[in-house]
Amino acid sequence: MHFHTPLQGYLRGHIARAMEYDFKAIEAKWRARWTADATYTAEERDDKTKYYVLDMFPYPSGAGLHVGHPLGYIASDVIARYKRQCGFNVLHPQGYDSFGLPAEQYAIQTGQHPAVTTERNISRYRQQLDLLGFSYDWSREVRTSDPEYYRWTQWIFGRLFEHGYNRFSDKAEPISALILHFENQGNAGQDWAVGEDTLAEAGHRHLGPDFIGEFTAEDWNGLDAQGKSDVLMAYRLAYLADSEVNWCPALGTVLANDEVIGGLSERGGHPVVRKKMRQWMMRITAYADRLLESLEDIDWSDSIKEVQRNWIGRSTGAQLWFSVERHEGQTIEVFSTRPDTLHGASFLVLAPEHPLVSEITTAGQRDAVEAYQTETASRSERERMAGDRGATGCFTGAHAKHPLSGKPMPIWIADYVLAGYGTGAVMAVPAGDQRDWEFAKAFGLDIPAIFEGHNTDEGALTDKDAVLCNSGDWNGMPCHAALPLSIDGLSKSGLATPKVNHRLRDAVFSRQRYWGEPFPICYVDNVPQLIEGHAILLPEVDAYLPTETGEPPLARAENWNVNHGDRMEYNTMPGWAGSSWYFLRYMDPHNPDAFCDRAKSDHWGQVDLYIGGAEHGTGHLLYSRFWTKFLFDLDLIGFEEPFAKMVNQGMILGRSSFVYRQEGSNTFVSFEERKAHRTQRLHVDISLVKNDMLDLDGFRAWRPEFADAEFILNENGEYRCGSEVEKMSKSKFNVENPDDLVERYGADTLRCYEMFLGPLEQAKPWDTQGISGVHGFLRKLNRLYRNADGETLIHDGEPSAEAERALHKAIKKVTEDLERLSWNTVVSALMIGVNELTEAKAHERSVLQPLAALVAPYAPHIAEELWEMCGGNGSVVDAEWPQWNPEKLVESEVNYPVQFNGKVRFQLSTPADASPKDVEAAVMSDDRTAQQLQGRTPKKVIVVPGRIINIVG
RNA sequence: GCCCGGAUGGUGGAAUUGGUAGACACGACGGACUUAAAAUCCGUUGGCCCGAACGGGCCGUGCGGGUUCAAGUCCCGCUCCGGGUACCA
Repeated sequence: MHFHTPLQGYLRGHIARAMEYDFKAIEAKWRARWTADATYTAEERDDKTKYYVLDMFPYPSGAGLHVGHPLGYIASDVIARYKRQCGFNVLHPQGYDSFGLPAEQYAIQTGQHPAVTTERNISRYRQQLDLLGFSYDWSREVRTSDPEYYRWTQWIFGRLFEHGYNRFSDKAEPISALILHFENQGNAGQDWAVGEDTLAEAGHRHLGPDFIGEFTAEDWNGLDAQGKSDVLMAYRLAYLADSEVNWCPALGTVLANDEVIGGLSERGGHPVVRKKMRQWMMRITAYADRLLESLEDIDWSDSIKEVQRNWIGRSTGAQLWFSVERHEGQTIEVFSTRPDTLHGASFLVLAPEHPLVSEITTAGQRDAVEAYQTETASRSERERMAGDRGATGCFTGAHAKHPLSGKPMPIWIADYVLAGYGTGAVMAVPAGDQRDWEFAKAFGLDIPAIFEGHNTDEGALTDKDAVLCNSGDWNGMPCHAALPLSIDGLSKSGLATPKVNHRLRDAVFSRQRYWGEPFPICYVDNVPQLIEGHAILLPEVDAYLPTETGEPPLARAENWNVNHGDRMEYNTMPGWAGSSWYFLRYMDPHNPDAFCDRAKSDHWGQVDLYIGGAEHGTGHLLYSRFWTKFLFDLDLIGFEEPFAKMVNQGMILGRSSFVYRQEGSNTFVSFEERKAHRTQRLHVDISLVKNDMLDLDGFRAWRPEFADAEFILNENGEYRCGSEVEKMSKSKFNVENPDDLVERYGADTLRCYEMFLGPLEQAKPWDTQGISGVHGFLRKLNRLYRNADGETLIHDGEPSAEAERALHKAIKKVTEDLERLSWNTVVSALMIGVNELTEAKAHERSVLQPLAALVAPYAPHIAEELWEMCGGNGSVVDAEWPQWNPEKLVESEVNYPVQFNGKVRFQLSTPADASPKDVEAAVMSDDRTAQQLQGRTPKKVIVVPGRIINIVG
């Protein structure tokens, strides 16, 4: 074929390029083949070691995927493919966390059933995911909103409802065992995790006002169904309790703390009040210590482990009692991590909500106290925390007696003491605690000195090496030594008891929403009954809003009373219910008889590698650990940590572009000229900008208000935009969508490029400028196998030593880097390999066939094509991972950099087999050494074999 | 405030156990091809200095010290940036 005209020349270039690396045809071909052959179906098998790689499953939002989403998926897919080629039996599933708020809000606005929009979003996600060539076994897909899935979420809830936590055996046990115990001995002689408040309330209601936490077998047997149910709620792992929530009457729902801003709802700006509501709760606190301890056994990042440790917030210390003067028998219970500083305690501070406050407040202080309480109640917990931190508080007029000195201690209330932590009361030691010190200063309270050499006017001393004084028996001791003695001594004299406290609180498990799992609960005579044996399907409702009377949306359902009790539970479960166990369902996704067959979970075991964002540190990752431990306790699975190793990918940031509008005009100034004018910076859609230069016509067409825009251009006659790296977001017009890039460069290029951007864990800017380099690499790879006309170059000759060395060097580097999960450096190792092989004109099958296997995890489509061209057996997906041969790597000479006093002066080439002695002799006899030394005698000659020579002196 | 990260060319980043800092890319600049442009290919590209050139020198991994034959890497003291987060008793 001959081309003569310019147009024909252009066409020739175009066609040649298309033939050269026709990624569209290649990718379409292999996508179809993989689907037809069910290439990625995983089965249990005993001849191979299993490897379970998992992504955090996505919530299918209406916006579709942007380039940030696939980052983690590509990384896990690379490992899944690598492990498969290494001979592992890989489980690599994907699914959807498909219950959630956005679909519900959309439903409220449009009336469309959330199931419909969810289904639509899922198919969009699936389309986008399929384009990227992931090796997911889609036959195992799970969706949390599928009744076949959520019936097992409901079933696990049922098990949590039916179990409590026995501290003697340190595991969950059936509540029926506890009932048996109650029938025989009441609640004495057992140590099950208990909600003290819930128990006290139930006791007072059913056993009389004198109830102090203990009941006999007789008491128990005398209780009616309601009474028994109420008492058991204090022990169940899933239980009903009154808990304080942010309630928004206008929206008819509970809001999370971060949905409340300044006492108003984030959406709509309606007033929010703090209100006690009956809610389903999860007794995760029973597992606090186990959740803390087994962090040691898992390979997660230090930062995320630290987040979990802080969240659990274990602190050890003692519980102390202070008797209240003029209130016979009334004591205030206090938790302190520093009972060694007891001698320095000069006043008590209670949370404003502390139940004793109204009782002990004196008549003279009552008005002031109540005013302070009202003020506190009107502020959300978040505001209390975010306040200006100036000390506020109010004296109750009452005094407590110091347990050692007997001195009176004024009792104050202040909002820096939280009702929900510890006992809601603290003993203030102003000399040893900065907040107490500030409080004492602000209100002129006593600051007893208890540390040697401490000036109490300058602030608190929190150093544990400080030496105590004015502290009786502990005088002269450093605090760290006095602390255990104080706990021991105070306990022996009955003034205190050792105590471990956790910051972790039980989790609220109810939502007043529609699009979530219904509870398998109905009420009979107000007693909750578990419904077993089948799914409780989400009923149809006429609107996705609360009822007129403020009941959750499910109360609108007609004829839904499937169990013929008085009524169903109208709350639904929170988003984290389904995501707490989904990794188990993948192992046995279609089982109609169990959440997951024990043999299957034994076979696949823990997730070996879990990849996802770090933003779930205290939510999903804590709850799924909790549920896994619970299921382990019930012997339903054989491991108690779900995710053996986890990597958290960093956020991908967008590169935004800006135009500069002259104030009050429709004239836009190029970046270089912007300072000469008064300008306003505006985001401009990045699709209108190429290499920072604005497409002027495109800009005018972008929005009507810019149709008659004028431009002040730079000296090249172009309009240069400004840029900034920030979070990827629709409103910043900097969203990059993977579909466009797949269209332009192909999935293999996108996969390689996302990995090439930098270390996976790191937040990094998305900048497509570099993508052409990666695309060029794949073209170059392709050119090793065939010429510009698409004809094969592969032959069966003997490869040169350089070619073999390049190949084996690449195999070694790629293998080692994949083993240490260094995804980005693998790409550059492959580039180097391809560059060197191109240089060496290597077209031998014995080089190119392993090369195809080597690139397959990153660029599976082109790898399949090239593997096929080489005549490889079957799919490259199962191509054995190439091994490097150290002999092929050996160079005949070693080049030593020669340093003089640490500065490199020249290179010395020596035979590879030279001993350090030979090398030293060679370097010392070198002319250049003599020249550097200028007659001096070196003090020392250091030869690091294979690395470097340093001559000192 | 506390906790966890991080800081390396114009840019993204590499340097795995202390052993040639800047791999691999992008961008930029110069050149080839082309009527031209695009594409492609080749070359240069941390800064400063000496030299006509071959070549050579000095400085350089946020800042200030230190350890070492040798420090981006280890130690001490800071600065700045990112993320998380508790008035947690």
